[in-house]
Amino acid sequence: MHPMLDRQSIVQQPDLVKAGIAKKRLSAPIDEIIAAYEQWRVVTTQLGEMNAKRNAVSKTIGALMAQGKKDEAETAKADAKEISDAIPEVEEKERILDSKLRELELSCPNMAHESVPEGASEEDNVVVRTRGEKQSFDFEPKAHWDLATALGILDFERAIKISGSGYAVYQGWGARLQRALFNYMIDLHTIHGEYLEVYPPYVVNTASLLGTGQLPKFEEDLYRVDDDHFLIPTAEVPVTNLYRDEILDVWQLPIKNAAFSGCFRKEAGAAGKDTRGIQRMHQFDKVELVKICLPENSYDELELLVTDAERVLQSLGLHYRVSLLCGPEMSFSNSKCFDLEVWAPGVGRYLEVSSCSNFEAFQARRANIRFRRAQGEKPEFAHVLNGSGVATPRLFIAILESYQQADGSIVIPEPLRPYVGTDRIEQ
RNA sequence: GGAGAGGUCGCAUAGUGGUCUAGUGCGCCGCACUCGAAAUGCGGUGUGGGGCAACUCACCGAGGGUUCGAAUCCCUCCCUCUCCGCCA
Repeated sequence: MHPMLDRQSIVQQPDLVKAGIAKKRLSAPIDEIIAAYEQWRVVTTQLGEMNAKRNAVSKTIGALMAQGKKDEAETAKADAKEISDAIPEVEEKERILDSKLRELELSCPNMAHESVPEGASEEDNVVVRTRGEKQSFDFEPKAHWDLATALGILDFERAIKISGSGYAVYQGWGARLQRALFNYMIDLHTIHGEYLEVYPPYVVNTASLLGTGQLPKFEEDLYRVDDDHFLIPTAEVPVTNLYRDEILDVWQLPIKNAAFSGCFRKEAGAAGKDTRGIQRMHQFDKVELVKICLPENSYDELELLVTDAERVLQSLGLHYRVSLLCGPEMSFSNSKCFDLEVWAPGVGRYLEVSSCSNFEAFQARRANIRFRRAQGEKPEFAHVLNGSGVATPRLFIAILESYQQADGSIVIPEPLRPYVGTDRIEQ
């Protein structure tokens, strides 16, 4: 396991690190880390010296035995035992300091990049561009829950019966539209784009969740399956962790993966707000894009990632905006993040359908994802990025509400028609 | 789920308590030989930590234990393979 932020940076430029974290209005135990590291270094050096001494004496015992010098061997044994007996105590000290240091480091959020705007709340996010036009209606546009119920394509009541709130049953053309969206998006990214399609497991172990930063801090958001297994909250977890503990060849970079998967989130604390219909679900599906790249390219790759996600919305003729999040709106693990929000005329709001983030080396350190520039060179941590391309329930909402007609039918956007198999969903 | 076999430095293998701080082959890098290449020979070739450095420590699936000393012995767990059972 490696430091989550570079130890050298923390020790040498603690103020810079603190400032980067403070921009997110988060705090980190930087001074404690420095102190713990200092202590740990002393003890680890001491332990190394003791081990060296023991190894040396033990080696002479072997030699003495071979020469038949039994008495001398016995004397040496006594010496060695004395040293060996003293080791566990120091070992224990080292172990405690090491786990303390690791705990402190794991609790440390990533720093915000210098290009991230200062701010306090959502209000301070910067809209970098807006694309497409808000649809104009010569009637009052309905919300998706009304549209979908009337069309019989979503069944909320029976979803509650079989599972509870926060789940939906898609049926008929609704199920088909949803399935069409996955296929459409995956094709867009893999056939027309340069991503490799990946279909990951929905259950991952704790090591994977530590790797991408969901654990140890955010366990309350996750569904636990057993001691060591959780349902994935996003395909980001399994897909990023594909490369955990690997040293990649430089020619493999950038790695670009596109993964369809179900996602499972407890959404603890989010109940009640903006949850009507299928805006916020415990189970939803999305296509996730993950990139592993060279550190010097990661911010260019981030821009491209945003563009790749935007292509979904653009090609479907939807109105959306791209926002650069200010510090406090960013998540624990990322350095810079753009949100894509699609306009939903029925609910009258922009809905977040993608967060495209650069994690720099934060996830790579946790998950130990490295690359080598050339043979014989030291491995370096890669930069890791991800973003949805795009999340379905909200995309589904946007399509229903944007393409609704006065009679309650839904016109399917042109590029989606071959996938859905109709140009209109009606009663 | 049951029985058996096994997890060793990129790959393949050796190693069953003390020249193993892991041998050998292949691969890879360098050098030599060559007009050039092949072949051959010689040398090198893991990761992480501490130290200005020389150097040193840890790591043989993971974690414990026995011992002066563990890849090697013991315990627990994980994983792989073969066979059986079950089953999309």
